[in-house]
Amino acid sequence: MFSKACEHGIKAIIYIATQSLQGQRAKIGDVAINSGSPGAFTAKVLGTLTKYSIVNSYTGPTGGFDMSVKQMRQTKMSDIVRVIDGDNIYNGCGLGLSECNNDQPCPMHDKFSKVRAGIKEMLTKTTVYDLAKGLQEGKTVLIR
Amino acid sequence: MFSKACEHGIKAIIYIATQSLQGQRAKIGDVAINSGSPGAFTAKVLGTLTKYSIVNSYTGPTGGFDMSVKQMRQTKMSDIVRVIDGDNIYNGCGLGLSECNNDQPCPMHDKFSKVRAGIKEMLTKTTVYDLAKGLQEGKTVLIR
DNA sequence: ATCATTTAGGACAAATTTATCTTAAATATT
DNA sequence: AATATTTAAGATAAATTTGTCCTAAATGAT
Repeated sequence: MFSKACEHGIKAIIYIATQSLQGQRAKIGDVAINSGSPGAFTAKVLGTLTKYSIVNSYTGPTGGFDMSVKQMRQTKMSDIVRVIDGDNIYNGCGLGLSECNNDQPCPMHDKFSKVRAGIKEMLTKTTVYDLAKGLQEGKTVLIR
Repeated sequence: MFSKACEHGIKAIIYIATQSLQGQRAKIGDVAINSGSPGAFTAKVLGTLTKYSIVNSYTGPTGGFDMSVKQMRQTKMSDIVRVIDGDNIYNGCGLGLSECNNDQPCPMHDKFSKVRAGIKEMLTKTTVYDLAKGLQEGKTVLIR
C-alpha cells in the first residue's frame, strides 16, 4: 500500500509528535530506536518532510526534530503520503494504465474508484495529532 | 496497490477470458500486444496462475491460454491477487509492523482495517467473468 | 518421423527501492 | 575560538522487483 519510505516516515512523525507533546526534541537515533526504522534512511525521509514544513529540524547539540501542536493538527496523513509517495494512490489506475477515467476506464476502474475514495477519505480525516495521542495514551504501538 | 506482476497478470487474464468467450485460445504474443504488458514477464505470471488452475495453458501449435466459463465465474480478483502478491494486502499492517491486531494495534490499525475490508470485499465480489464481459462489450479498455 | 510453433523455466540483466556510509554544514556549549 | 553534537546531502551498496533472453519440453501439422 505505502512504500517503506512512507511507512518509516509516518512512524517517525508519530514518534516525534509524541515527544513534542512532552516538550522534547527527538534526535534521529531516538527516532530510529523508538519507531523501529533504519536511522539513515528515515533521516532522508524526514529531510523531505522538513522541506515541506511538516516537521522542523535543528542542527547542533540540543538539535533534532519537533512539531508544533498546530503542525500536528494541520498535517493529515494524506499530506505525508502525498509528499513521500506522490499522488498515485489517489489518482493512479489500479491496473497501471497511464490514464484511466470514467470516459475510458480500465476494467477495474469503477470498483477501484470507490475503494480509493475510501482510502483518501480515511487519510484526509486522520491527523498526526490524532495518531500521536493514541500512541501517547498507550493505546497503540510503533514496534512489534 | 498491486505489484506490476499482478497488474500484468490481471490484464492478461481479462484479455484471455474475452478471447475464450469467443472460443479462441490466446498466445502470449497476442496477450502482450492486447493487454499492453511485457510478454516474457507476463508469461511467467501466467505460469503461476496456470499452476493454480486459474487459467489453462497448452504447448505446441494451436496452443496458448484459455479459461472455461466456469473458471471465469469461479475466479475472483482476490484469488488472482493472493496468488501473485500474497495476502499481505488483506492481512498486513499498514505501517509494516511484523504483527498488528486489535490487541496491540499500530497507530493506523483501526482506520486501516476498515479500508482493507473494503478492498477485500471489492476483490472478492468481482469475478473474471464480470470484468471480461465489460471489456467484451467495449465498456472498458486494457490499453492507454 | 520431421518440423514448426508454443509454453516452461532457468539464467541473466536492468531498474527501482531500500538502506548505509561519509563528509559537510550548522550550532549550542565551553 | 575550539569542540562536540546534530542534521543535510551526496555517494555508494544491497535487496527487491521488473523485465529479457535462451534452451528445453510439449505437441499439432505435414
